[in-house]
Parts: sequence; structure tokens; C-alpha cells
Amino acid sequence: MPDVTLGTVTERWALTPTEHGGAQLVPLGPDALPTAPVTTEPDLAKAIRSRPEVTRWVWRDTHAVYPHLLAAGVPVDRCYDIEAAENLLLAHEGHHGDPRSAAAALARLKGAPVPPDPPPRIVAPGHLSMDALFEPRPPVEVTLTDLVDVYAEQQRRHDATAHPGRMRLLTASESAGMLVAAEMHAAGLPWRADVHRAVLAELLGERYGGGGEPRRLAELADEVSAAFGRPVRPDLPADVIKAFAQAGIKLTSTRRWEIENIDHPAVPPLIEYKKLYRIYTAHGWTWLNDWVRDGRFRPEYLPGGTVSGRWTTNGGGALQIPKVIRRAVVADPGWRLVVADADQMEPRVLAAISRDPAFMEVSGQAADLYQAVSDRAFAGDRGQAKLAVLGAIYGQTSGDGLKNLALLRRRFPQAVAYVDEAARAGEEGRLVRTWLGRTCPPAAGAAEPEEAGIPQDEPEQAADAGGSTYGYASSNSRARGRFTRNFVVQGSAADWALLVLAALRRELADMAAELVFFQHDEVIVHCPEEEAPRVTEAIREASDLAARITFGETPVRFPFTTAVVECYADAK
DNA sequence: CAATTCGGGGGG
DNA sequence: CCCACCCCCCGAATTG
Repeated sequence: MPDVTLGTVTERWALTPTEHGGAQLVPLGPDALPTAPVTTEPDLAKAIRSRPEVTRWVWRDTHAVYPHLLAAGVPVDRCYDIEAAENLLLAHEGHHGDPRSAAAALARLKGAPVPPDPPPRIVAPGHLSMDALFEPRPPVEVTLTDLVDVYAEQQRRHDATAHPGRMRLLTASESAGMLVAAEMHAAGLPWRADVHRAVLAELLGERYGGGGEPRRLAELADEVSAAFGRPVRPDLPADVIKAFAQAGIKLTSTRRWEIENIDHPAVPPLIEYKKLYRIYTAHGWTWLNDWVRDGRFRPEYLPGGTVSGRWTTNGGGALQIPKVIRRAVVADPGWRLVVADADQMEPRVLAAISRDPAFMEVSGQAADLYQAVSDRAFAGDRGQAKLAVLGAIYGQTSGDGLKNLALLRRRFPQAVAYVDEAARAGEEGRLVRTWLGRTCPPAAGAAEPEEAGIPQDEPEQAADAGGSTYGYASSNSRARGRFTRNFVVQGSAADWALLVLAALRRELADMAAELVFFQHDEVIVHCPEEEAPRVTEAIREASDLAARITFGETPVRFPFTTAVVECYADAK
């Protein structure tokens, strides 16, 4: 069985790149301290290739090292990303957002002035793939011995957390995520520019003068104007609101849900215009020119880019590809896309972390979770069950869902209590953590930490006070409560998803298959047609393994819906 | 004139 | 009827 992240018997080495592609390296003992003198080698890739016995490479920043290694054809098994770990440890210690560079960590260790982080690198459109490797970067490397000191201190800081084993798992899997991110960038998502252009032509028509406004948008704008009896620019909300007002219809916005049921001839072309305008501006011809090269779309993935641990991307809108545009994502000839989507990931994660017996039971089967909940508590009304579950996770405050939420609370008290407690912690200004220990930022304007950092792992029932828990909370603190309520679920789901990715990349290591896309609860693997069954099975195994490692023994199952397709749009 | 905010759409 | 959470990206409007 692959050891995904724990690394019981690991040969660890630390390294730091030097000028002209070389490296300094040093082996580390079980106490994280060097067991031999530092050696210097002229070729980083060769230095790594010649040490296959090393199972984990400790380095400052994956992004500064790993793309070079991949370009040289030297993938690594595991790493430990010191700056990623610093980020997680700082947040856990109540110092979310403090400078996280290795240089800053070293300064804190030595009691020296802490340098601010360099500004985040922005990827300009058109500034593609390998170009990023050769951008001048600020000189924030620290010496290898200093780096090892920071690493050893980080190991001690793990021990000081509420659940050191989980925190180690978190930093290990975040590091694995950094590897996956670089590998997915290098592989790229297969993208057929010709198909994309055909889709655009079909939806938007040709562009006037070759690069001007698409014909279809102009036609729809004319239809809107004709319906109002005067020229109206559909892309200017103020203009549209004024036009409706003149027609005797008062609007506070021109959002789709507010206009779609209005009986006026301008509405259908206006809605169609908004839909197409969005495609045109965000994923039209300009996007295609900027972001697709040689049949691949290579976004830069940022693991842990959001506070909850979900990933973001830097440019290209890779996590918001509209459904219609997915027709351009097509496997190479003879290859397939295995598109795998975790079924009801967040409710199942809530079952695993709350250990609610009844909720674990309905989550212990591969079948539709919402159907199981509705059979048990909602007389078979799946839609109501789904709304109630999502309402509990998001912190619904109004509407029909509320009485269903009460029903949910009766049937699954421990699960609802788990998120209720997270909400209360947020309202009271405390911090909350995911299952593995990723910690939410403090409330805006919260009294600066110190105070020994607000411990709250197993918060007492807070002297309850009975009665209305929310009665005296301000709107701000209620918003904070909804945030922390959702954070423990969304973030713990991100914990699990990261472990799935880490496990899956190891399952795929001896195949031609490549991970090419990851979006919260969905992965795409690009593989030769004949490997697709193995890949499908690998995803199942990665899911099971991730669940065991993340949550320990649990009856909760995490099924994926997988589709083997040539085109992304044909999945599900 | 550059930077920031707003409004509206896309994703999960 | 909308819900409630986490995001990105664009063009226009506004602000410094």
C-alpha cells in the first residue's frame, strides 16, 4: 500500500538551488538536523536523480525549484515545502497573514526584524507556461543551514499543535499539492483551439471587421433597443434599469433572477445577451489567444489559495470554465479523459468529522446521499433534503429551508451541532480549524492576538445562556458565524481532496496517465484509452485511502462519479 | 491618469 | 421569491 504522506521510514534531504542550476544539499536525521556536511553540486537535476533513496526533499518553495526539475525530466516522490508549512503554522498559531517567507521565519527564529513578503507575482495574460520560469524573482533564498534551522523549528511547532499528527499530515499534503500543481501546469489541459473557435462562431457569430463586436451580440442589443423603443446598451445596468423604469417596471438591479420572470419583450434578448457577453469577454477569442498554446491550457494553480484551503489559479479563470466552452477540452487521438466528480463531498465530510451516527449511516453508501437523507427524514422529498443539508452547511437564515433544517436537526443532531458550534465560535470571535488543522483567519478588527492565541480546540458549550443563541449577535458577527460554520466543512473537504490528489498522483506514477485538472471536488486524468479502466480504479482507491488517512476508520464512503470521454463536455 | 469599487456573470 | 458559503474575471464607473 502506498504511503501517501506520513513517510514512516523516510530518507530526508534538504536542498537549496544555487546559481546556474546547481544545488547545495544535506541529509537530515530523525531530529531534522543534518547528519553530514553540506555538499555542493553543479547540477540540481542530476543531484536529485542520483539519489533515488531520498523519499522526501525539503525545500523553501516548490514553485522556485520543481518546474526546473520537471523540465529536466526529474519528478520527485515527495517534498516538504517550508513556506507552505510556514503559512499553515502561522495561521494555526493565530498569526494568519504574517510574513511567511523562509527569510521571515528565520528572522522570527533569531529575533531579528521580520522582512515583509515580496508582492505576489501576477501572471499577465499571454505570459505563458515556461516564460514564468525565467522571470526575475526577488532574492529571498536563505542559506541551506538557516533553512534547516527553520525546518527543525517547524517540526517543533507541529508538536505544539492540538493534533500534531494531523498537522503533519496537513503540511505534507499541502506540499504534495504543490507538486501536483506544478505537474498539472507542465502537463496542461488538452485544448482544441479549432473547436473553441467553432463554438464561439456558433454562439456569437462572426466578428465585424475580424476583431470587432460579434454579430450575435449586436443583433441582441438591437432587439433589446427595439423592445424598449429607444437605444439601450444592455451591458450598462444603469441604462437598462432606466429603460425598465420608463416602461413602468421598477428594478433594483438587472440580475438574471430579478428580470427573468418579468413580462416584457426586452427580457429574453437581454438575458441571452448577458449570457453571450460573458462568454465573449471571459472565454472568447482574446482568452484563447492569451492562454492556449500548442494544444494545451496551462493555468498556474495555487494550492491553498483561499482561506478554506481550496485552490485558486493565477490568471486564465481555470476554475470557472463555462460548461459550453468545455467542448474545446478534447483528449489527444487515442487518448481519453477520465473525469471524476466526488458525489456530495461536503455532506459526507460533515458526517466524517461530526461522527453523527445516523448521518454516518446515510453517508456509508455509494448511493445518492440526499435521497438517503430524504428517505430517513423527509418522506422521500429529495429536493427538500438537499436544501436542508446545504442550509445547515451554509448557515441559511431564512426561507422554507428553515423548517426543514429543524427536521434535519432532530434526525441528525450531532452533525448539525457540529456546524452550530463552529458558527458560535465565529460569532464569539474565536478561531476554528478544519479536521487537519487549517485555521481560519481572525475576524476583521479582532483584538490583535497575543493573549496566548485563543485556544479553542474542544470548546466547552460556552456556558450556553440558553434561549436564543443568535438573538444578540450583530449582523457582522452573524456573518462571521456563517463563515466559520462553512469553513469547518468546506475546509475539511479541501483537506480530504488534497489527500485524494496526493494518493492519486502516486497511483498514476507508473502509468502514462497524467493529472491535468483539479477543481475542488473534481479531477481530470488524461490517459491512453487502454489505461482508462486502471485510472478509474485508481481514483476509487485514492478516495478510499484518502478517507482512511484523513479521518481514520470511518463508515463514511466517498464515491466518485467517473466518466471516460473524449470531450470534457460529454462528462455527466 | 492610475487605482479601486461596483455590477453581473461564470465555477464549486 | 430569494436563499446561506468559498472564489475569478471582465467592463464601466468612481475615486484619488
